[in-house]
Amino acid sequence: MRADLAERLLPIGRLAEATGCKIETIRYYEQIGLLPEGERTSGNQRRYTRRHLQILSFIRHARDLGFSVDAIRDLLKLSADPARPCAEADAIAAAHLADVRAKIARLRNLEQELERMTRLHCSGAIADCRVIEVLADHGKCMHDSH
Amino acid sequence: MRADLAERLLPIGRLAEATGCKIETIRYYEQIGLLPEGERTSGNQRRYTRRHLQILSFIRHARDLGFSVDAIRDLLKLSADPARPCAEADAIAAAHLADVRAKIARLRNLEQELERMTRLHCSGAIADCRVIEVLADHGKCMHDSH
DNA sequence: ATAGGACCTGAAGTCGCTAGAGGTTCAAGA
DNA sequence: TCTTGAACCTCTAGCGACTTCAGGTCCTAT
Repeated sequence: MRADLAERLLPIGRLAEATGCKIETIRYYEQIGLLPEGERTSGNQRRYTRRHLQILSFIRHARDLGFSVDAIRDLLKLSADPARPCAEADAIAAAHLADVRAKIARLRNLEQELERMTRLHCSGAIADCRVIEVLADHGKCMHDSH
Repeated sequence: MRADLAERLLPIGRLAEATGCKIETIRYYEQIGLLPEGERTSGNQRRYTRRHLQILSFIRHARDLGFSVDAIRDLLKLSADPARPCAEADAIAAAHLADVRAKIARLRNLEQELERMTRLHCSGAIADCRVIEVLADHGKCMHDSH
C-alpha cells in the first residue's frame, strides 16, 4: 500500500511535468470538474493515476486545438461510456467534425494571407513592408471571411 | 472651425460603422492605449480623424488574422517609423504563420479521426473509438509539431 | 530532527472584450 | 428657441480559461 502510493501514483508536479500542463491548471480543471479528482494522501496532497494522465493529455490536446471546455466535457463523456448507444456518439462527433472543418477553413484563409504577406521579402525598410501594407489596407487582402 | 468639426471629424458611432468595430471596443482600445485618444468636443464626446480610421482598420484586420494586442502594438510602432528595417515585422508575421500552420496540421489529424468515426456508422460501441485515443496519446499523433 | 522544496487553499488578477446602469450631449424638427 | 430622442458619456461587473499571489502545510533526503 505504501509501495503502491510511491510507485504508481503521481503527485501533481509529476503529472504537470508529464503532460506539459501547469500545476495550477490541473487544480483548476479538477475544480471545474473536467478532470476527476485524484485521491489524497493523509496530508491532503493529490495523487494521480495513469488514467488521470491519459485524460489530462487528452484535455491538453483538445484545448490546443481550440475546443472549449464544454466541448471537451462532451468528448470525455463519449469515451467514458463504451456501452453508450452509437447515435449519440455520432451526433457529438459529427457536430465536432463540422466545427473542426470550420476551424480548418478559417485557419487556411489566415495561412494564405500571412503567407502572402511574408513571401515578398521586402527590400529593407518598413516604408515598403508588405506586412504593414496588407494589414493597413483591406483592399490588398485576398480572403473573404470579412 | 465649427465646419471642420462637423465635416472632418467622426463621432465614435461613425468610426464604429466605418470599421466594423463595436463602440465599446473602440473605447476599450483607447483605454489600453492601442488607439490614440481622439479629441473631445466641449461636451466631452470623442471626435476622430481619418488617421484614427486608418489605425483602427489596421487593428481590426490584424485581430481578425489572430494577432495579439501586444503583437499589434509592436506592428503599429514599426509602421510609425518608415525608416526602420522591416525584418522585425516579418518576424512577427512569420512566427504567427508557423503557429497557424501547426494548428492546421493538428486539426487535420483530428478531422480524419472524427470522419472515420462517423463514417463507420459504428459497430455498436465506443470501445473502438480512436478520437479520444488519438488526442490523448502523443505517440499516435502523426504530426511532428510537438 | 530539520531544511527546503513541493504542496495546499482561497482570492484576486489577466486578456480581450461585452453588457448594463444611469446620466449627459447633440442635432433635427416643431 | 425649445424639445425630444438618438447618440454619447463613465463606471462597474461579467465572460472563459486560466494565472498569480499570499500565507500557510506537508514530505522527504540528509
